[in-house]
Amino acid sequence: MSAAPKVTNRKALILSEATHLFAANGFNGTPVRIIARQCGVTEAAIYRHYDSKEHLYEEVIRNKAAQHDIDGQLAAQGQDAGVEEMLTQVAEYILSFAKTDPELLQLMANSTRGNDPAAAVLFQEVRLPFIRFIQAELTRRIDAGQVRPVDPFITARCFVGMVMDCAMSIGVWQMLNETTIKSRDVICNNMPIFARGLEMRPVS
Amino acid sequence: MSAAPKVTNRKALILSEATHLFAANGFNGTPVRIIARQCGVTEAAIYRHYDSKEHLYEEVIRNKAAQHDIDGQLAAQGQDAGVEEMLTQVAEYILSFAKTDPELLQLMANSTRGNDPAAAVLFQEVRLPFIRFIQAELTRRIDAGQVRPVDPFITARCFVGMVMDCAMSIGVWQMLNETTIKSRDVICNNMPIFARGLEMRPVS
DNA sequence: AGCCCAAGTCAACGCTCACTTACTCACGAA
DNA sequence: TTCGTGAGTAAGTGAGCGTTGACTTGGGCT
Repeated sequence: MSAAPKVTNRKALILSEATHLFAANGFNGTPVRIIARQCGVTEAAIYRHYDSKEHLYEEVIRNKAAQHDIDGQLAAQGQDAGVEEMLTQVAEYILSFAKTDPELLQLMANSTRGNDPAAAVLFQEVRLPFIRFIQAELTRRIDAGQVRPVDPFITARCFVGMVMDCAMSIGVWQMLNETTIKSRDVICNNMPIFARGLEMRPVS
Repeated sequence: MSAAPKVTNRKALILSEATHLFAANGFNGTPVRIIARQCGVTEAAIYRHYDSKEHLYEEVIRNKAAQHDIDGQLAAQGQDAGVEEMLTQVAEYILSFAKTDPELLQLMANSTRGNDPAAAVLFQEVRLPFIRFIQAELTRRIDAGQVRPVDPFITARCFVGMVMDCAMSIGVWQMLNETTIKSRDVICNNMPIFARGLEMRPVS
C-alpha cells in the first residue's frame, strides 16, 4: 500500500524478474511494463534503479555471468586427469547448466547474433573460460606427448561449440517431437570419440 | 510515378528484401515500414501480397530453405568414401554457406530459441537433412565393421551442431577481436580427430 | 520536532508498431 | 467502349513502446 513498504532490496527483485523474462522472451520480447507488473511496481520505479532498458539488460547478463565462478570451478579439477576425463568434466559442467541454470543457456541462445551488445559479454565471460581452459590443458598434454599435435584453440572452440549447441538447442528439438537426448548419453557417446581422436596412442 | 508502373514480380522483390532485412536484424528488429521503404512501396502494398508480417517471415524462411537441395547435394556424394572424407564433405558443405548464403546462417542463428515458430522449419529443412545423412552413413559403416559401435544419431547431431555453431558464431567472434578462424583450418584440424575417434582401426 | 532523500506513485509524452480504409489507375477481356 | 480487377497509394487507426516529470510517502539523521 504505502510507497516504501519495506527496505527489502527492490533492485535485486527487479534484476531477478527481468532475468526470468529476458531469458524466456528475449530483449525485444520483454516490455518494461511486464517486468514492472511482475515486480508489483510501476515502470517508473524501474527507471529509478536502472537508467534504461538496455542498461537493465546488460546488468542482467553481467550478473548472470558473475553468478558462476567458471574459472575457479575449472581450476579445481585434477591436473593429472586423462584427456577423456578432462573433456568429460568440462562437458558435464556445461550440460549441467541445463538443470542448474537454464536461464543462462536461454540468454546465450538469444545472443548468438552479433547485433546484441550483451552477446559479447556472454561469450567473454562464459564461453571463453571453457575454451581457454581446454586450450591450456591440450597444450600441456601436446607438449608432454600425450596428445597429437592438433591446434589447441580450434579444437577447444569447436568442442565447446558442440557442447553449447547441444545444451542450447534442446528446446527446439523437443518442440519437433524428436527424441530427447540425455546429457549422460551425449557424454558417454562423444567423449570417447574425441579422446580417441586426440590421444597419441589408441585406447584399448 | 504511376500506381502500377511495371508488372515485374513485386512479390518476389518484397520477399528478397525482407530476407535481407530479417537476416540482418531479426524478426522483431525489422519493421514492415522498413521493408516497404527498401522496396520503394508502401506498407499497404506488402499487405496486398502477404497476410501478415509473420506470414511474410515464414515465407522468407521456407523460401530460403527451399533454395538449397540439401538432400540431393548430399546424396550425390560417393558411397565408398572413408569416414573422414564423408565428414569432411558434409562440414565443407555447411561451412560453405558462410560464403554462398550467409543469410541462411544468420536466420538460423536468430532462430535458435524455441519461441520462434519458424525455427522449427529451419531445423527440419536444414539441420535434419545433414543429421539424417550422417546418421545413415554411420549406421552403414558400423554394420560393415568400419566404425566403432557409437550411437549414430547422437554422434550426427553433435557433429552437425559443432559445425553449425562454428559457422554461425563467426560474427560474434570477430566482434570480440579474436583471431578469425578459416573454414579450411577447422576442417583440417577437426575432421581427423573425429574420424580417428570413430574408425575401427587407428589411422597410422 | 523538523527535514532530507530514497523509493515510490500517477499520468502523461512522443514515437513506432502492425495493420486498415478509401480511393486511384493501368489494362485486358467482353 | 465499357468495365472489372489486380496492384498500387495516401492517410490514417488504436495499441503498445520506452521514457519522463511532478508529486507523495515514510524512515533515518540532526
